[in-house]
Amino acid sequence: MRQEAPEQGEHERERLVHEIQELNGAMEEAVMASLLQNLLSMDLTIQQLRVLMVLVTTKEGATGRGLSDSFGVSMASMSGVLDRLVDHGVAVRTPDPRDQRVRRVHATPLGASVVRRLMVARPFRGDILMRLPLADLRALEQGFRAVSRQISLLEQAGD
Amino acid sequence: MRQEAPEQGEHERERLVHEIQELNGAMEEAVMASLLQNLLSMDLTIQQLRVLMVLVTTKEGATGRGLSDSFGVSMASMSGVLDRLVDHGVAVRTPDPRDQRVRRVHATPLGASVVRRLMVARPFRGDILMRLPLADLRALEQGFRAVSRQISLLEQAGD
DNA sequence: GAAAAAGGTTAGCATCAGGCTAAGCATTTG
DNA sequence: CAAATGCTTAGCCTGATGCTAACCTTTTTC
Repeated sequence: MRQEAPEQGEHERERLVHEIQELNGAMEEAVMASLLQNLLSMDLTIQQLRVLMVLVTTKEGATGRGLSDSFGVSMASMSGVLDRLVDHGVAVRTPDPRDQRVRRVHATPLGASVVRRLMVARPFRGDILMRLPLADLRALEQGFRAVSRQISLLEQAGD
Repeated sequence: MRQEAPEQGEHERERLVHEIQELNGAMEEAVMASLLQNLLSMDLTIQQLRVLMVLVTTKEGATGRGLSDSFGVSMASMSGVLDRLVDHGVAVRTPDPRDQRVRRVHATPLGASVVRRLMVARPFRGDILMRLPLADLRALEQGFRAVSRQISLLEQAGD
């Protein structure tokens, strides 16, 4: 596995990608169980979850207008959905200082944690990582850095 | 936790775990966008999705009785949910050869892919991996193997 | 072999989420 | 000041889910 012709390298690349995805797939069952668990304990509808996800990622606070536009529903409908999110304690409405007609909608800490839990269905949890041999941790870090770097490259190129 | 000799190693371990989780977290935005996208295009209710996930993970085919028990609803209600899943083309009912009262319910390939897409909201996609330098791929593989190994160890111990 | 139990579906009913339009109230904008 | 904008409420409809009761078919039990 040292010095090899470029074709050789391509071969190894494909093999490695394949194996990484195999491993990733093998972890899926655990991931799925976790996701199911989270869905089971979550008392939100799909629509509420969608809106909540937008709230979580909108730092400045979303507006009813913006939400109803981006979901393609009337403001009246969105108002109802937001009512229910607020009732559930996962969102709050606050006044907009610059335009008093507008009410900014934010996810509460509870709302953020609900959404986060859905994605923490991944196996790279601290308790697992802490048990790994140092060498493996270093390797994992290198791999993550590379993936992360590649993603930002793609995003810059893509948009 | 803090000891003299291994302290150096423990320090690096904590730093590495921290950084890996930072990287993992930094990927979250992309992951979230993908998950939202999948939720948007998915035409299932939460309940249907929950049941479908169980179907996907139940290789031998689930029974109406079993499902209604584990979800805590009446068989009549579960029957309706299954009707809708079948209508959506994500599940099928087949006869049980050993007990003709029973109808085994399976996820269709479409159903399996719907569920899988929800979890493929992870950044380790082939197209991204294929762009990585070989050295990083090797490192990633080593890290994945280690995590995978650790998970099965924990599972054995846990059960 | 007949009675009881079990798996499943259907019918009928209730509730709730979410969609709409219309109307109404503030607040900006023109 | 009039028009436009943001939002909520009221009234209405549909679809998903939940229930019980009734019924059919197949196993089990006695």
